[in-house]
Amino acid sequence: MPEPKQTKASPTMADTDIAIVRIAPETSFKNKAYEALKEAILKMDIYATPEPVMLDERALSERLGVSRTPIREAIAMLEQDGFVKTVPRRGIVVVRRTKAEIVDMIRAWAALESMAARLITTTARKKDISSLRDFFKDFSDDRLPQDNIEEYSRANIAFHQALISLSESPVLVDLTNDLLLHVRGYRQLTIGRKDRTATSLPEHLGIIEALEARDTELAEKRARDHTLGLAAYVEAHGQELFT
Amino acid sequence: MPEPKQTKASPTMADTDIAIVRIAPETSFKNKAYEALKEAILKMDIYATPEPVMLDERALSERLGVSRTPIREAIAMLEQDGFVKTVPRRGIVVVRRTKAEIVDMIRAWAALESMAARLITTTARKKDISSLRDFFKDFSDDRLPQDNIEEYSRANIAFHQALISLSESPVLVDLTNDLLLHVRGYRQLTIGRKDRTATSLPEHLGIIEALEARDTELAEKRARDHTLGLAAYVEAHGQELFT
DNA sequence: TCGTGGCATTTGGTATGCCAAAAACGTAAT
DNA sequence: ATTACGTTTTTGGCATACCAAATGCCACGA
Repeated sequence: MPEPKQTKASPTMADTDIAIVRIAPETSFKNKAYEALKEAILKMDIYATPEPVMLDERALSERLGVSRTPIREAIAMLEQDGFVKTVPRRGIVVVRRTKAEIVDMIRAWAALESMAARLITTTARKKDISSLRDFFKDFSDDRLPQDNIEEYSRANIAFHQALISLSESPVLVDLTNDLLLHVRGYRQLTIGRKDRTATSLPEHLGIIEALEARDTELAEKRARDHTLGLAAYVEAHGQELFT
Repeated sequence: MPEPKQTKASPTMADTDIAIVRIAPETSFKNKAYEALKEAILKMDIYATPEPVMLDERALSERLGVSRTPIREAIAMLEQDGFVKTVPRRGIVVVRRTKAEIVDMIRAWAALESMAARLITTTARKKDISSLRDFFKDFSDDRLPQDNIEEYSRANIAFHQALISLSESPVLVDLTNDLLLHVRGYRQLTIGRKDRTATSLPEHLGIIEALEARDTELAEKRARDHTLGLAAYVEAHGQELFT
C-alpha cells in the first residue's frame, strides 16, 4: 500500500480549512435540568431549616417549562451524585449530611489531595507550582485573611482546586470536586472560620514550598495534615451547624 | 408547651419492640434495570473487541420486559457512574478506559487506601486487623499464589475491600468500590498477573503488621506503595490490554 | 461507474396519560 | 372530643406515542 498521504480523499472538497466548528450540540433538557437543579440545590442553605427540603417533580417541570420525563432523569442523576434521595410515593428529599459524614468526606479529600501533592513533585513545572501563590497575593500583614473571610474562603477553595489540577490527574480532580461540592454546603461557615483562617495561609505556603523543593514526602505530609486539620476542626467545632 | 414526653402518642399501640422490619420496598424497575445493566456491563469483557460496544434502549426494554422509561433512567445513572456515555441520536456506548485512565484510577485508589490504613491504626480493633490474614490462609509455600492466580486474585480484592471497610469510613469504602469496579474491567489480567503475584502477598502481610503495630506512618506508606506499585506495573506492562 | 438526492429506518429526546400507594382530609359513630 | 373508617388528593413509577436528527439504502442520472 503506497500510503496516499494523510490528505482527505474527495478532490471535490477544498482542503482549505474554512474554520468549521462542530455545530452546537444544543444540550438536552435532561442535562439542562440536571445543571439547573444541581445549582439550585448547592445554592440553597440546606442546613438552615430543620425540616427536610422536598422537591416536587410536577412543580419543577412547570417551573422549568419541560415535561416530567427529563426532570425525572435529572433527578436520577442527582441521586447518583448523592444530592437527593427519592422515596417512593413520598417525595424527593434533598440530602442533608451529618457532621460525621462531612468529616469523613474531608478526610477522603485529604487523601486525594496528598496524592495530588505527591504527583506534583514529580511532574509539575516549577512555574506552575509557584503561581499557586497568586491566589493569596491580595492578603498580607496589612490585609489579613481573618478580616476578609469571605474573600479568603474563595481564594482558599480556588487554591485547593488549582493544586489538585496541577497533578494532571482527571480522576483526582473529579473526585475532589465532587467532594467539595458536598462539603461546601456550609456556606463558608466551616472553611472560612476565623480561628482557622489564621493558620491556614502559612500552611498553604508551606505546601507550596515543599512542592517547589520537590520533596515528595514532605509535600504529601503537609497537604494531608493541612486538610486533616480542617477535618479535626469541623469534628470539634462543627456541632452548631447540625441542629 | 408541657412537652408530653418523647413516647409515641397512641396508647393503643404497644411499645414493645416486636422486630418489625420495614416491609420490602419492592425495588423499582428503574433500580432493577440499573443493577442488571451494571452487572452486565461489568461481566462483559469490554476490551476484548476493538469496535465500540453499543446498547439499544428499545432492545433492552424488550429483554428486561419493561418500558423504555425506567431503562432510560437507569442509563442516566450509569452515565453518572461513568460506565456508559449516550450520544444524542447515535446511541449508548459502553465506555472504554485508556491505560492512562486506569493508572490514574489506581493512584486514586492508593490515596484512599493509604488514608484508610492511617485511620485503622487509630480506631480498629486488633482482632479485626489480624483477621485480615484469613484471606490468605489458603496460600502457603506448598500452595503458591502464582499457581492459583484466579483464586488469589479474588482473595486479593476481598482483602483490599475488607481493609478499607476497617476504616469505618463510608466515603472511603464507596469511593474505592466505585474505582475498583472500573479497574476490574480487566478480568484479573492485571491484578492477578503472575509476576506481580509473587511480591503481592508479602506486601499485604507487611501492611497488616504495620496496622497491628499501630504504626500510622508506616501503615500508610506500605498501603500506598503497594497499590502505587500496581499502578506502575500497569503503566509499564499494560500495553497489550489496550489494543 | 460514481455521485447525488431523497425516502425509509433507526435512535435518543420529550410529552402525556394512567396507575397504585400513601398521605391528607373529612365525616360519622362512640 | 376522639377514634375509626372511607374518600379525595398527592406523588412517584411506568407505559406509550410522537418528534427530529442521523444514517443507510436505493434508484436515478451524468
